Amino acid sequence: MTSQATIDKRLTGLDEILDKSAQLMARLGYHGTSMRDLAGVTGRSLSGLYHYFSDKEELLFLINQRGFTSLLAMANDLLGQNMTPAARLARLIENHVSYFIDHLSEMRIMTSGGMEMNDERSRILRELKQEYTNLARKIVGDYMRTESGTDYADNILSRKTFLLYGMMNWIFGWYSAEEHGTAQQVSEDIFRTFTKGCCATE
Amino acid sequence: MTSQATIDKRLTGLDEILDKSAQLMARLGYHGTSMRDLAGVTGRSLSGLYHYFSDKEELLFLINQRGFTSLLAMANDLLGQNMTPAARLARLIENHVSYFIDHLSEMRIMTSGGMEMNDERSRILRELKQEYTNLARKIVGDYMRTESGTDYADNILSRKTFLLYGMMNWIFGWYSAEEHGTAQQVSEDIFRTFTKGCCATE
DNA sequence: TAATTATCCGAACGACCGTTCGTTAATTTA
DNA sequence: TAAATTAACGAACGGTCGTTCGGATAATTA
Repeated sequence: MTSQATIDKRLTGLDEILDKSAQLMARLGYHGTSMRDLAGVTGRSLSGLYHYFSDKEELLFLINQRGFTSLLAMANDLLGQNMTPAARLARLIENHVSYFIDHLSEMRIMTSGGMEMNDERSRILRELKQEYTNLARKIVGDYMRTESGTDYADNILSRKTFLLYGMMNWIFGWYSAEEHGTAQQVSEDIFRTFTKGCCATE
Repeated sequence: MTSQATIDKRLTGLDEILDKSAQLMARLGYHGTSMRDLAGVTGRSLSGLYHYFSDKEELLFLINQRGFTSLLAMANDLLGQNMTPAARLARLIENHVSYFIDHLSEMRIMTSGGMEMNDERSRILRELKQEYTNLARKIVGDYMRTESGTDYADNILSRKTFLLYGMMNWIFGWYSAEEHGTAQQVSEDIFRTFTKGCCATE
């Protein structure tokens, strides 16, 4: 059972369009990709695309919404399961990295962020990102409290969580499967580095 | 004595143009920023801009070249100085983070990468980045060998270096001075996290 | 089968794009 | 001061942009 609900039921060819559009936009950038380019890669006519979204900006919004909703659902599942804080952190990293590597193009768009949008759309995305960030900070905080026996200030936890996300989100700039291993190997390396430092061999 | 030489001597109003252009491009993206926008923020006429560069793409190139040349010069200085591997790593991080925070807009453009360019231009940038990456991997490698007494494979060192750069380069997404402290504080946090793990209190 | 709805299209719209041109001030050089 | 170079400009260019419109076809429903 996946999320299945974006905002309404139009999903026939939308997913295919979002995938192919994300691939092109990840290379050329949002403004660098024209509606005519998108018509080309999706095998549709220029005007035909407007059946699936009302304007180009909504396409960008939908790509972001779909991705963050998936990430959020995975993180939420994690909080419901019974496991140690360390195991939960490891799983958070593994989920994020695996999703990242499986959806490099979308993630590149999602992490490029800062694109201006319709107020309503950017509000929705901001809330999704905020919620995901809050869950992550909670998981990181639980781990650090358990591990060290002390409480950390909010801004410290916030900074640490950003450092972790930096390691994970920078993947799009360098990752290649044959050179850097599987998602599992990368995830383990990030977990080990974040929790024990770069020289830890476990 | 800084670098001072980019590729030739035209520097009169160029630096000002590069600064202001980078600020706008960091918000709107390269393709999202028009030459007319740039004429506006630089207080010049549209056609007058072409006195400083031959086309829009060269502007992007110059912003990148200037930034990477500065970063590279700092890293090169570091290798010439006599210090422990740990201290050198700490200084590499401090230099990078300080430069990042002082030039958030340029760094945002530089790290957004992947923009297609003229072959010659992209070759020059690729080599600059490569050289900087090599220096960083060397510094990280020296630290890890000294600290652990063992040698690490190249792909391991490469991955670790990318994780470090992830922590540093993700700054543009979250950093605010009043909430996350000075460049020094952020640098120390990154150094400590990378070398000892997130719970290290020094 | 008839009516309705979803899907798709070619052609065109005005706006904006990066770039070029011819020219003129301002500054530097001889 | 005269000549030469640098810095700046308005106007216009062909082209591409996102979007719209009226109509066609395919799929679903009654």
